[in-house]
Amino acid sequence: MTAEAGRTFVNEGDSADNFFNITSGTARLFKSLPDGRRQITGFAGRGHFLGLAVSNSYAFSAEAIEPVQYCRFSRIKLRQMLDDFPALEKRLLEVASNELVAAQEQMLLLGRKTARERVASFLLSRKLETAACISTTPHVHLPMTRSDIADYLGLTIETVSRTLTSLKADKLIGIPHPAEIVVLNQTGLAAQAGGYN
Amino acid sequence: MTAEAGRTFVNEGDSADNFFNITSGTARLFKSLPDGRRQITGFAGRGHFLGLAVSNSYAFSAEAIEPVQYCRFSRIKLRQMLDDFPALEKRLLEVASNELVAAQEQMLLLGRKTARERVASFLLSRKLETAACISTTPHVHLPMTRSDIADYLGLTIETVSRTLTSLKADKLIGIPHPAEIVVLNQTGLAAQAGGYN
DNA sequence: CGATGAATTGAAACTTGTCAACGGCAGTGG
DNA sequence: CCACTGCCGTTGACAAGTTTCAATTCATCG
Repeated sequence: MTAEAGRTFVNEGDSADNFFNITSGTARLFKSLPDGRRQITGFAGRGHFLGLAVSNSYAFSAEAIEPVQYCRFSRIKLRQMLDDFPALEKRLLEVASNELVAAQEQMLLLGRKTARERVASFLLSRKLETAACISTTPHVHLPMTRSDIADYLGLTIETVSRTLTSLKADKLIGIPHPAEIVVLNQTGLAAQAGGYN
Repeated sequence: MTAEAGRTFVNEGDSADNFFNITSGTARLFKSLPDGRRQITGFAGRGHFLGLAVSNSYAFSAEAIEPVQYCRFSRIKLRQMLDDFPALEKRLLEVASNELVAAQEQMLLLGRKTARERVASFLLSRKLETAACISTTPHVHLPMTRSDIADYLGLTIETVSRTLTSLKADKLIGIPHPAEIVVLNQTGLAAQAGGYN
């Protein structure tokens, strides 16, 4: 199946009938408050599983940033597969554990890091992810908008923009294009990120 | 096994050799930054599983707030048990999924809610947890200090204290004792919590 | 080339944090 | 039995980081 950019294919609160596996593209996962405030809990790329929710309804929404291709299984089908292939269950547990660790790291970021530390941490984690595909490029590609970054880091667009500008002024990064960041000084950037990453 | 109050029985970064199941008491789970800033990612009570980390080292620390009793299994023993009882794997996946949903809710709180909304949300979720034991009491017991609450909500002790005082002034809660809160107006409190909870 | 939405930049306002003082309660020891 | 001590929680005044509001610039695309 495929979802064009901007398309919401999982809706917070809807009956959790399906289970997804993203095969290409990027999606934002988020929760919303009644007044429209939004918290992006993560970005899901190639290989990401969605819909682990145990309860009857999804706890988050998912929206394509870039065109997303995915496989969709009904919950019933998933149960069948779990019974047929016990290894899958092990794999899912592993995936869930990894996400839990990532979520805890993000809680630390949201609860205790400054704006500068958040943005630096974000760039570094993105760089790691990019490096997994292309070996060691200093380039980081940001498929999401500033608004997405802000909602992921618990900041406003303006603060994200100002912070990037400031990091650029300090020669830690370059910004050839809003969606393209170059890490000029990885060590220096890491020093601004607060933690060890 | 047992851990007296204040005892750290899981240390962030240590080799993740063991797996825990808490049988009584309450522990705080947290991550720290090099300069001492701390984010409590959750409070673990009776029945809680600890140590799901897939990597070789714990991603968080755990410290007893009240005296804690727990069962401890080596990772090897856990693997054995998982092989012998496939149902356990299903259960763990369920547990991990639940924690993931809770973590996402907490990210929303940390990234997008105001201090007042955070404290109100915290009291309500605590009340739910208390209600699970004792039926419908308006009383909420807080075994943790203000410092713990602050580090859980991404605030300072002072802000937590002020906010509680303010909620009391608005007749939404009563504070007979620092560790004992009475919810006087649940609906009103929920309205201050931002979300649906 | 003009239009539209995204990103940047500036100034002012506000929420929360910081620093400091005070009060209360518990445990200790004279 | 009562001062003493230390920790925890509360309160106040002020500072600071981030948000809000507004204007401008920049990219993309028909």
